[in-house]
Amino acid sequence: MDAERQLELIKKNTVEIIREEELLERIKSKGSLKIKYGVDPTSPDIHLGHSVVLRKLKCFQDLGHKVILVIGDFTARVGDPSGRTSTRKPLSSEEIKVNARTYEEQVFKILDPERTQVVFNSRWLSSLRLSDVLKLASQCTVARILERDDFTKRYQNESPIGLHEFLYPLMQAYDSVALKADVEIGGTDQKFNLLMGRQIQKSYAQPPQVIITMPILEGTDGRQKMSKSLGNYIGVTEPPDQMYGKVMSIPDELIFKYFRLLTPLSEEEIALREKALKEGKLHPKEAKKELARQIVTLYWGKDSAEEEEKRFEAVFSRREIPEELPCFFLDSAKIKEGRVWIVRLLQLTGMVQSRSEARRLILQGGVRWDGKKIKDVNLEVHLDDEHILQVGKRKFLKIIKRTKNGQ
RNA sequence: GGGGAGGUGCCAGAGUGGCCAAAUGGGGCGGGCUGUAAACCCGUUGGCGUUUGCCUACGGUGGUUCGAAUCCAUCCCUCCCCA
Repeated sequence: MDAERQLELIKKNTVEIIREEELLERIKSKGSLKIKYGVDPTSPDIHLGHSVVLRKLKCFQDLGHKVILVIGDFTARVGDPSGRTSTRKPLSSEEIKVNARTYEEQVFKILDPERTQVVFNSRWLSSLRLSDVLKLASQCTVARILERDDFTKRYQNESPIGLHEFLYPLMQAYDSVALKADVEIGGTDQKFNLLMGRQIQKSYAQPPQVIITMPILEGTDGRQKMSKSLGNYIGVTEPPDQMYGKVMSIPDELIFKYFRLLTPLSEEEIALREKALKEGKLHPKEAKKELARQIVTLYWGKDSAEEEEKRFEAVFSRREIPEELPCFFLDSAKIKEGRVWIVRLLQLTGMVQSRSEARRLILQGGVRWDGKKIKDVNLEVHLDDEHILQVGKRKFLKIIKRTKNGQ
């Protein structure tokens, strides 16, 4: 494909490309480029937020370029200070290994393994000597580092900043040097780090990498950046029912951002829906259902997506109890004369953390037994064969009595 | 090296001898409204006990006191200013 057409595809949905003409030039002169993407192995689950960048990488792969996935096993000792309000505690090398492996598995839900090289940055960073580090550190001024408002904020809040945290952007930049990256991609929150890579490559007499920033995806809360630690994420390996349900719970304002960044629909198709919604011809719920279907299809296939849609309609639109439920096998030793105290049952099944919580839930009308709301905290429920325990609107559990032989 | 300010529940932050399981806000959870959306409203948010009860908790340890998150001693940690 010619370079101009490639650029057009690459440019779609990006926030910024620095600099576009350099990218064009390099595609023309080199043909196949090395695209670097760094991940931090601190939280091992890839979610839709990461997928925004990963999908762009896939786009590069489809155009014949090569992706280098840098697992920041060494940089994780510091922890990216981007957006942080406190120093991150370092992970053990065991944890990092496990997380890194999970990453490798999960990214291939999106990326093409044939065109992906996975590297660990400890390979070159761990062997640097202090003199090398000094040389690297001398390429950047304190003023420049302090431009980052996450540092400024922390400083103003009088919260501690470790000196080593200043080195994070430099280490990431050095990765680009070690890999001779042509392009580095990341979220807009990574702009500082990405630019640093450019600058440092120049001081090591390399042609500076082109940097591409992608929009940050808000999580299901609609406010904050999708992240595991905030609990507002949708993981790419989550079961289809969870995935579908979570997509349905995003605020309306995000529907089209999600469509653009997470689905294969073309801009024309998306714009069509957006217009219909504005004119009141398309109900936002319907738009969202299509979105959920598209996303689930991507990770679990069309059949699962359709199945989940039916399930969703039944459970949430018609308030029916779903057909297939997770089961809990209750040991018959825990049952006295075929009865169990409801509070105890909630605790045994792990649906609540404590008995107090179970009591609270019942008093607030959040617990149902076989579809009937429980009002009495002291209730002892009958247990023969199967029953359905429900907490809140979404959590169901099938309770099955198990005899001693485990039947 | 010298001087000063602090460490409170998931987070932010009040409280400075009993009325403190600890104000208030955020977040979480449940309910209502709906489109399982957002916004909004109500409730709830340490554990155990079916009421009034007990246990654990305000950085660690020890002490004063009938009684301490609050006072004293000591240790640990953080921040700021000056050098």
